[in-house]
Amino acid sequence: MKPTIYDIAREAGVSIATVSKVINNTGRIGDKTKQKVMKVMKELDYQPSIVASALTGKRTHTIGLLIPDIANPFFAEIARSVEDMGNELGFSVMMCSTDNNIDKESKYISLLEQKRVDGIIIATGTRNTDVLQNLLKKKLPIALIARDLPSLPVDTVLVDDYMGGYEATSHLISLGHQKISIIAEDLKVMSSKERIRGYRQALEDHGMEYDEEQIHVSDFTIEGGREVAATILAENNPATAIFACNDLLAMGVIQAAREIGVEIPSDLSIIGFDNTILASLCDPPLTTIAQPIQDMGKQVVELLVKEIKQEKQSKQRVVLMPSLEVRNTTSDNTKNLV
Amino acid sequence: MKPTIYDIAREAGVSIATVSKVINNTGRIGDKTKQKVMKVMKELDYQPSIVASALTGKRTHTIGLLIPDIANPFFAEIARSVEDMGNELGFSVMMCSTDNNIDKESKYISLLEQKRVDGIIIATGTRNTDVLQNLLKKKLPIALIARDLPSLPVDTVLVDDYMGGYEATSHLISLGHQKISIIAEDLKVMSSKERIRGYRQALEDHGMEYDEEQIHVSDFTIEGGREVAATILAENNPATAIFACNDLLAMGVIQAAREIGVEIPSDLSIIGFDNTILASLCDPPLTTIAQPIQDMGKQVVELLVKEIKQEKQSKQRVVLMPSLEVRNTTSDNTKNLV
DNA sequence: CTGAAAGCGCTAACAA
DNA sequence: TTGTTAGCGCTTTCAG
Repeated sequence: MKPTIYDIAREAGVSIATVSKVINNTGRIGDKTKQKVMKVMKELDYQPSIVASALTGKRTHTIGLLIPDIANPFFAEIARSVEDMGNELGFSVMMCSTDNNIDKESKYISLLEQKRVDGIIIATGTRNTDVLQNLLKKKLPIALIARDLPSLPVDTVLVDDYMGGYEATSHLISLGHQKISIIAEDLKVMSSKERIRGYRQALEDHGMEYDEEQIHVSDFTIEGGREVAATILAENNPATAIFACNDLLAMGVIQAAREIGVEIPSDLSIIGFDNTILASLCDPPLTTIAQPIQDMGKQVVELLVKEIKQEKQSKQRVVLMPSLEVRNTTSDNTKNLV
Repeated sequence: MKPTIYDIAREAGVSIATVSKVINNTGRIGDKTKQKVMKVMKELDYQPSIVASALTGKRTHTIGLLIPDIANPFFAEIARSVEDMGNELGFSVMMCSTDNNIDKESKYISLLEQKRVDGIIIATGTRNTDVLQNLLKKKLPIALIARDLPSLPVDTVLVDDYMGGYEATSHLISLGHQKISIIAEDLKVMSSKERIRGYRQALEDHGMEYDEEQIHVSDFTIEGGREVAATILAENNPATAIFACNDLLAMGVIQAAREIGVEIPSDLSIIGFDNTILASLCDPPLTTIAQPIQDMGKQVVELLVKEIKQEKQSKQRVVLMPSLEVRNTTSDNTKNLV
């Protein structure tokens, strides 16, 4: 079996308390004893059990990461940055793909609690405030990323979605588009609302009319974007530009356009949101609103860990700025250049 | 604080042994007591500590997943299927991106051991046999996915890389290509060797000459593919087709070609490997060799869990068949149609 | 500077 | 059917 602290103590001729002290570098131990203990630990290839130490009240050094889908490039990239920063600060991360399904979400959370994770980072977009409220009551440290719940006192890191929506729309307007559709992810979700609000504001700031009809709802899949785009393009006097609220949706829009022979960007301009790796690789390369994913991941972990270590007293909200990344899916609306 | 088994016992007026029994559904307990205990558990929102139970010798119900990079779509897709199957069988998964770095790899493994995970799934491609050998000695269940180490007695799930290399090359040959370059990931790695072997065999089976010069080595990044492709295309009499050993490399090849104005597929045919989401989205859509990722993930987890539950006596190797997915980066080598 | 001993929350004989 | 008790491996007073 795996050697325990007792094995080390015996071999080194000391007590387990002493071994524990050298492991954790606590208390004061003579240099010789210390050396000896360390030597024995090497020899026996001793690995202290984190589960045992967690039982005594110490941390598990594990955090949970709740995301809709790790296979979605946006979240995979977030996961990577979370993992890196977590690792740097001494925390492992458990991945939980919820598909934005409320049941999966609560099951995963419950599981994470049973495993006594030190904290949870949440990026799923369900409107399931209760579960979170509950977590908060239990004092389980949580932090939100790329998701906003203004009603809750939680550490949050996100991009200014309003700004992003505004920029995306302004870009399209500056290109001469008069009829701009938007495909949102979920009207209930804050980030969606904000992007739409930005869209609307941009329209109004340019003296254009905001038309509810142009607001379409889908999800966060390529297929979803394809379907909605198909109906948009099938309209009588279709929009000349579409603002897809995430890159995956935009991919779907591109596909839909291609299927019915609509040229991009000459017949239709498309702008996405996120700037995942897909945006630079797709055909044609997608103009999109970039989120500083690396930075976001880094910052949530820092916030969460401070919370875990109780080095903070107040919750925090950090809002990062998105930026327009122009590629080849947007261009002048030549149709109107009579 | 969180309620413990003692709190439940007290509230329900029974012993902790009884509570433990109802939790685990073991032994025989009266229906009334059972109901009462369950009721109290609900009321106090009791969540048994998996860490405490793990300490008594039970499993942690957690497995580690070692991959090069979760942000790489191929591995993200693998991770998703592993997570799903794991979840189904009652295991959480801890993600570990190693960047194929030997140090990170051993650090992560050591960490996983300290956290007492029940098993580890390995998809990283380092030639670090020692660490694995060590794991094996310690009887820690491990399983390999998309990676082959024929010298070790380990459960393994992979695609027939030889076959894949053969098919990719045959496809190119059937299109009339006479000079086909191959960009491999790492000559030391088994899967790379096999793909090259398949490439060579296809060449020879069609009476073509195998030329060492056409073997190029890179890594698993777009940038890597771009660089190597650039040098290939800069040659005097460059290849008319490139077999990139993974989709990311292929993306790089596409970029390199575009940069110097080489048309795809008319001037240059490209075939990838993996069939990640990128292949269908890139420009132009990539012809590639598809790996049955879902199935692979599902099967490794099943193997690993059987190993963990000690329901197997012998190690197993399951080899799945890859399949050619023709898209738009390959076409007749018109140059030779004098 | 070092060790004895009391837990941490739960499981698993073994009794009753 | 239910309860007593001895651990699991480690941390942490508190003595020595």
